Amino acid sequence: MSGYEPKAIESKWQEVWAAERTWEVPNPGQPGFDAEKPKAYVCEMLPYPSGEPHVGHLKCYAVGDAIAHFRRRQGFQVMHPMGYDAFGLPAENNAIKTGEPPRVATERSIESFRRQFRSWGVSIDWSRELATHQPEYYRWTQWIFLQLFERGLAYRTEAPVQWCPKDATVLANEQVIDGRCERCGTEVIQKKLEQWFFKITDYADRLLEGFGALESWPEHVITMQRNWIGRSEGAEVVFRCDEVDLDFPVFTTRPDTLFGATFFVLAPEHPQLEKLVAGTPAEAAVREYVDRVGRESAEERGAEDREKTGVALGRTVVNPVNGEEIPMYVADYVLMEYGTGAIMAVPGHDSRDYDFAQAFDLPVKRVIEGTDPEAPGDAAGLPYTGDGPMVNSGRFDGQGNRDAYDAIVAWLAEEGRGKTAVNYRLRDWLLSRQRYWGAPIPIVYCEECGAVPVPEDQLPVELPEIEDYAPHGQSPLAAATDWVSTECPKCGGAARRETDTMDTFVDSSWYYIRYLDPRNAEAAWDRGAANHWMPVDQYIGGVEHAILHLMYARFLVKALADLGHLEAQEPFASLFAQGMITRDGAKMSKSRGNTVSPAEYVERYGADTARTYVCFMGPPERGGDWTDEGVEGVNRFLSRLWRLCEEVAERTAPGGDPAATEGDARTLVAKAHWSIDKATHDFERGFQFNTVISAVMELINDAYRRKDGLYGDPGGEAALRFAVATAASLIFPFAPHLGSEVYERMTGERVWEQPWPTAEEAMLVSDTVTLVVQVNGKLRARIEAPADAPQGELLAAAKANENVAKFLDGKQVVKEIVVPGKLVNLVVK
RNA sequence: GCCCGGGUGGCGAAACUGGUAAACGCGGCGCCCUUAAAAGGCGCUACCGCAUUGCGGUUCGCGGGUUCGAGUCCCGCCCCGGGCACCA
Repeated sequence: MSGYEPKAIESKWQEVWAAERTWEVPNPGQPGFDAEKPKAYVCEMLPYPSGEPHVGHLKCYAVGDAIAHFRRRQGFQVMHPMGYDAFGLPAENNAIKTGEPPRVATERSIESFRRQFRSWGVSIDWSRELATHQPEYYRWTQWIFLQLFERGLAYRTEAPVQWCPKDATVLANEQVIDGRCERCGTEVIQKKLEQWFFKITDYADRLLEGFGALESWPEHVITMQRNWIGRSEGAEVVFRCDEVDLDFPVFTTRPDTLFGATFFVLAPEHPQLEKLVAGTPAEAAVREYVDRVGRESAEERGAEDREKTGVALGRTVVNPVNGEEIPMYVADYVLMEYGTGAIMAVPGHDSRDYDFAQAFDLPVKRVIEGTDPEAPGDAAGLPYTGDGPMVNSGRFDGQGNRDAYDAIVAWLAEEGRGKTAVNYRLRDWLLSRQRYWGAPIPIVYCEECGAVPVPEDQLPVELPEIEDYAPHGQSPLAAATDWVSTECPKCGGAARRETDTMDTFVDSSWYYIRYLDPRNAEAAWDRGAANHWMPVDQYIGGVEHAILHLMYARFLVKALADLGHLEAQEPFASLFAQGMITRDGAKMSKSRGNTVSPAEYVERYGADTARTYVCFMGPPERGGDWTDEGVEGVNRFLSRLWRLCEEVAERTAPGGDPAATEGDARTLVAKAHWSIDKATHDFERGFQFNTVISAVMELINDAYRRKDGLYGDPGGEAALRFAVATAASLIFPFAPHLGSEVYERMTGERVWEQPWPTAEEAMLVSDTVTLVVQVNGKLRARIEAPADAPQGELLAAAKANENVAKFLDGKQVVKEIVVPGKLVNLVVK
């Protein structure tokens, strides 16, 4: 008998799958397509190829592949492709440092990823492999851009943007974390630049409504997106400044507090500020304040517990509800990006306005009765943010503030001084990057015609080869002068190309559609293929993409559906967010030196061990700490399965009937059915892989304990073969190579061609059950009883138990509870 | 501050709709195999007490409640992780 040698087994089966193209799946209309089978599209978030795959990739694909295998054997036609998110900053920064073209480094990484993924035995349809940096791919990224451009969903405008001085590029709002660049951690500064945007804000409500159509997304991911979109309902109310003849609309969620407005604040970036103070005594102070704020970073400005600062403008506006003139201020606690960049300040019922009023000695007026004992307030209990009856509010006095809310908005609307309004925190998606390694934006600038889209038949606009990748405040592409100068597609005159490239999130927002028709040179995808396979039934990836990637993809699918290119309204019906694997309790990083190289473990223990381990370490949606002892434990289990297989293959003959067994053999067969039942349930109940695997471990343990008594008996041997084959069948989604090998040895069949096993109901019930006997809820004894014994009999048996009797002695039984098959509880006094 | 997760042995964890807390794995201890070691096989392993098998007590972050019975349901708190945050 030889030991478990994963290398030999794994390469054997990988060769079979490659030679037979086992995991390839045809599109509707292609040969081999089975219209009878339901489809299941299983997709992992495509990896960014940098260096080598890390454990996060291993876990993602171990989980995804288990699901793919499970669905296949449940009778689905499974689409399971993969590709590479190949554009992006790391390769470009490497190019700046070493001079090596990003394409070269990227393709080297892709090669390494491909090799390792193959060595993991993941059941990928490799015929559909793609990489986003290939012109055949980004041609269609550009096409999508043009589609959006034509419908006004892509536009260019000058806007204050977040600029990372180190990477010398703008960042999307979503890429700024705590005022710092998500990528390199440098403090972000504000700049005003002409930039390209996608109008994702047009889809804010659709993105919120779409949650209802999703099948299974983690609640917290939906919440994160909902918060990010940040929809709030309220009213727009116009405050007028007669002195300069200007209207100042504000957005408020509390129109019921309008009577309490005692001052008015503009953001430092407000466009009318100049007009308000030009030539007034306040001009110098205001200008100085605005300059100072402008020099501060987003982080400084947003700091917690920041003192309220501002400057009076020496102007007033009229409160439309009561005609009061209230003073105007400029202050940095008002943000230009949200609402209208101006607010009515109600210090009595808003803590920020209250702080400002305290700092500037402004009046605080109560308009709603009530106190909030929880909240810190002054002697009068202000600021108060709760509900209550209205006071000091003219004809609304006495009404509940919630009722007054609607009445005030209706009244203002009649007067033409306000209306209901909705505001979003979500900003449009800034997609241009002043970088080289991305898909060029297919636009040409002509003196005569302005921004002209590159005609479809001239796509792709290919990236030129350049020498210097370093950014100099503009895209490195600007230096490729031959490439930049072109002719206008409209008038034929001299024109220059857009030198910005697209955010790589654009590339990764639609790849899962391209997988469905990856070699199509005529279109981004075939409608029939897309409509058949979309949406992705199960998407798998890390939570770190909960907002950015997942929201962009949702937006793009909705936009493409509106443009008539897709039927699907959502890209991902179900989402599985895997937890992060740590080492020594800390996030893995090269600088910390605690990284785990999957290749090393695959080399030492085999892919089956590595894959099974990441699925066994805990519930996959939670994180877990990687330990070598844990890996060895799983390897020990797989070896045990292997050795048992060897022994059973040698000592038993195939062909017995496991159903016709009795005694110990039958107990083992029953255990196998129990494992099938447990594994299937836990698989379906949110992919509880750790307990699926533990069920197989229990089966193997049971087989080991019984095997020596079963050899030599035909029923016993049939039971052993059945148990080992069942274990192989159930472990196959996690350890596909060993599962295939063991299953073949036991049955002569290929496990992936077999349907997922089903447990026989009859084998799940036993004739006798262990009954728990409690006295006053405390466990006093366990008794064996026939499963079908009547309640009276169970009670009698319970009372007859010696230990139970001890606790009943001298007491009176006041209540008897019998849960058949479970317990007896006797309540005594 | 607001919104999500989560707190169970020495460790990772398990416990279906309230019904034997700790399955499975790691680690530890013991035994078998072996000249020996490794590998492997078999057992024990929540804590405390008395003790001979055994028996009793305590235990799911803390404090209350509902119930014959609560890790599970309800109320109030504490701690850890994540997201958002001067968003009007």
